[in-house]
Amino acid sequence: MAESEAYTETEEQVFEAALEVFSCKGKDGARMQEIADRAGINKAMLHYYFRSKDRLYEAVFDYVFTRFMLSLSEALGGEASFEDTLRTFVDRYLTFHKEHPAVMRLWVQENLAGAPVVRQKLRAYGQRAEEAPPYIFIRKMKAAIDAGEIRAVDPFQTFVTIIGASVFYFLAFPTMSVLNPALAEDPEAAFEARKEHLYDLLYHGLKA
Amino acid sequence: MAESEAYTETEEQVFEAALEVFSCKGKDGARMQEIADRAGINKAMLHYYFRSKDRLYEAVFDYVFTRFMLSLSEALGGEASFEDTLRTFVDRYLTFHKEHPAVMRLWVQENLAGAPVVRQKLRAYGQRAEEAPPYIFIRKMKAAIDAGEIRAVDPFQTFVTIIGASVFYFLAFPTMSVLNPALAEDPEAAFEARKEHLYDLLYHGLKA
DNA sequence: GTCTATATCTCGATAGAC
DNA sequence: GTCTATCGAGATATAGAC
Repeated sequence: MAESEAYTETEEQVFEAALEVFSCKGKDGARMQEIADRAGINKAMLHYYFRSKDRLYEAVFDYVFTRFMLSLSEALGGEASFEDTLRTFVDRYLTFHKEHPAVMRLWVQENLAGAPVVRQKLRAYGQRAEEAPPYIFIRKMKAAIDAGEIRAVDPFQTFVTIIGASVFYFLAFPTMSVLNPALAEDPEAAFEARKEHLYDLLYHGLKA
Repeated sequence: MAESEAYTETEEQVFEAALEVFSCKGKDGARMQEIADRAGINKAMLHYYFRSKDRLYEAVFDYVFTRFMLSLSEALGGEASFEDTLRTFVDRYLTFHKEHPAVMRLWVQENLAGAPVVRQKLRAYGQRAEEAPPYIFIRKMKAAIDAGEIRAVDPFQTFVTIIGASVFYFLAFPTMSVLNPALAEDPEAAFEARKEHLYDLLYHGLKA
């Protein structure tokens, strides 16, 4: 797994299957049999490749974590004004979760269990922390405050709010679509409305 | 269970124990033995009272759902200006989750599984929906928009944002406290800062 | 109602043939 | 590497004495 950068086709199939099952049912609720079935391989082979459920779970986390961080970094890459940075970030962040809903679910499962794996991975990020997306955002926002572009609002709190208001939309969908059936009737329109709302509220909430 | 409005002392002990275990480990991860131990009763008695794990889970949901709705209703009860309503709501909502962290976790577990129980309960609320907290908030916000007190921002989206930015703070705590160790060093101060930030951002984001 | 002992079953993991 | 068959741990649920 660690030797080559890329994954084999079978590994990818297993990861996608495992991600889906782990993220919906949790580590305890997930069944190795179901993962094997979805990946189209034998249950014994699953153990042959990954030894145990715990190791498979961690391998799935590695598989997901890198892609997620990379996607965030890209969304924060440019040298635009803070207004543009904010719009791009909200757009890209929401879009990522729309396209990869299992990633958010897996992360939530982790946090409900105290996030042992996430905490370990983040700490391992350690030295390169400065390049991690949260710090990039916070640094850019601080600069915008110093430049008088926006009000002096706490950048970390703002980061939490953006991530939270985004993630929550997908997490709460099953509940919210009962309160507001329009969400389920036209998810695409609802998604666009969500993006627009979030940017609008943040823009007016932060502007000087 | 359904006959009398109140619960016996033993039932309450079981519910509190079950809530803690279900909310942390999920329905599948939860162990009847652990719930029994925490409640200080025999495992066989747990089955004697509630027949099965599924029934216990649903009973816990009833136990929590009512209190939560009631607390929200109270937080939205007064006839104050929208500015005051907003401040009170943010304050009370965040405080509720700080004092009852398991409620949020249980609700999150539900949503990861597609929220079958929540959806059923909400639909059962049906006729009385007008009195349900989300609709109260939305109605008050609409009135404030019509009165020119605040900008014309979508009330449902705003509701989702407030709930999301609040719930997420507690949900993401294990992850966020690695990124910002201050959270864990002084949780009380961090909580107050969160409340202040959220109200401030919403106030400026909504004001006319 | 309460407890011990146990039936029954499910699942992770492995042995062993091919 | 791949499969079938199975072991053994541990869980829900219940039977039956008190």
